[in-house]
Amino acid sequence: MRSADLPEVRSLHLFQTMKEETFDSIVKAAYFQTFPDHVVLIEEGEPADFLYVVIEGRVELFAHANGRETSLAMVSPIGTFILAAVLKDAPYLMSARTCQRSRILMIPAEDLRAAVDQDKAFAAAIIRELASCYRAVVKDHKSLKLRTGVERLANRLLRYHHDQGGNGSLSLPYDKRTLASLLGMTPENLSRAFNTLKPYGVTVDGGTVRLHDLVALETLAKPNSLIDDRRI
Amino acid sequence: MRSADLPEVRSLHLFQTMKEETFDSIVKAAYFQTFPDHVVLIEEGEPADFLYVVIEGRVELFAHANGRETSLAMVSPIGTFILAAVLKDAPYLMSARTCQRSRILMIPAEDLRAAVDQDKAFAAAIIRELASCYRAVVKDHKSLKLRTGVERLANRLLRYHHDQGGNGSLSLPYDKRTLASLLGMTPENLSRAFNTLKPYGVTVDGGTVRLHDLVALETLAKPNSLIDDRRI
DNA sequence: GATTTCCCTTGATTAGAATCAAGTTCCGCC
DNA sequence: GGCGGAACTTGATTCTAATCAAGGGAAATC
Repeated sequence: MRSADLPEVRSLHLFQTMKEETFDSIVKAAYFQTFPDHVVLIEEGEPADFLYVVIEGRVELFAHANGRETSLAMVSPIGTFILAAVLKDAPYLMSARTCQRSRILMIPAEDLRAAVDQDKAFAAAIIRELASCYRAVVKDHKSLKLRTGVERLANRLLRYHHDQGGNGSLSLPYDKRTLASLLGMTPENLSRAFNTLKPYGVTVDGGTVRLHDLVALETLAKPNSLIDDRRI
Repeated sequence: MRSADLPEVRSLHLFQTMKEETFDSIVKAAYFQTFPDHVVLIEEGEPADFLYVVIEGRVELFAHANGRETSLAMVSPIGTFILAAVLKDAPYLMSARTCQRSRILMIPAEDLRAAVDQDKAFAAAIIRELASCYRAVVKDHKSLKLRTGVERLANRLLRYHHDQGGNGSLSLPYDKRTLASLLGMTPENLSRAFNTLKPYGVTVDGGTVRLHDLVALETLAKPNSLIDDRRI
């Protein structure tokens, strides 16, 4: 690893509280690598050799079954993926590919597990991270089971709007086909869902979405902090 | 807590490896309680006051949104629930109710977190448990996004069949309305899904299901260890 | 500048699932 | 034995979403 990257990595929540010594042991073992766009980093079913940390760029987690494919999550800086597989020494449940040129930190699974064993503060940080990941999936799962496609989209728009400052406008962070897959619908249906939201003050221009009537949209969406609030 | 229950609790994976001292501290603080059938133990949104451990009986985890309700999981002995909320000191994302008369161990959140801080072995056990919970939800989520209702049912039947010895017959562990909700469908559609599976050798008599043509059923179900295998 | 390609949209159709409405069966209960 | 209720099933209908097919538009390529 380049020494210039050290402070950056150290400042991640996951690595902030650990002992210097443990951090060193991980750093010595880890690889920094830059991948171009659209590179498959891992495939579901493979043994968990590395924990991945996205430093720059963006990674899509996806999965296959019965001849279908779906996006499960997007990982932005600074985020980790497949932590659970690494900790359990179990096969990955998801595949991952870059969707931009990305700088990735790869920590060998063995070294990560050793570090968890040796460093209480690191174990605590891992627990927090894992618990957050768990709750994020539960929220996604609730959303999919309890809401229609239009409702999922409406709430997602409200979330992006809030995250981006809440000034009536937002830009979609991913292309629409990816957003559709994340929301559990086809691109065609995402298009139609946007049309359905027109009467609720939603206008779309490319990746820019304007919310002209927040009250109406919220009445439709019925946002629920136990699904939509990423912080809790 | 009754001292007669101690060895039982101690033998749970979660509590097996921890120090005697830590175990004592948790035991002193915890409550053992027996609840009748159909009692709501927690409601989503409430602060996480206790970690719950099901010792006897059965508990259903469920959630509400947009006027709908869905079952998210069933917890059988010996299983915990809402561990993540307790660790994060965050509101519960799910509600829980007994679906049988149940004996439950309740560990105050504060004491649990203190124990995690003080005992490395316990922290390690918590990490394993959390990682397993995470992967279980990811599997459910993949199943819902990638399979039709009939496929989900077919795979669920194969799972129960395997778990119960694989001798061509299985008994449904829950009533059909609950099973339907777990699988993400209405009771009516579960009924129809069973009918759809008839040509694949599936016959139903009350809670007893017979699989007369495993090959045909598996061809339809396309079971996938990364979704259906609970052990990995 | 014309063409290709990809992404997105729209329309028509089909498939999957929910809802509404009865019926049936099976239990517990009187 | 008869009654009431709950769980489940079936049928008809509606709704939601996927699929199939085609077209439009913007950016990249030649």
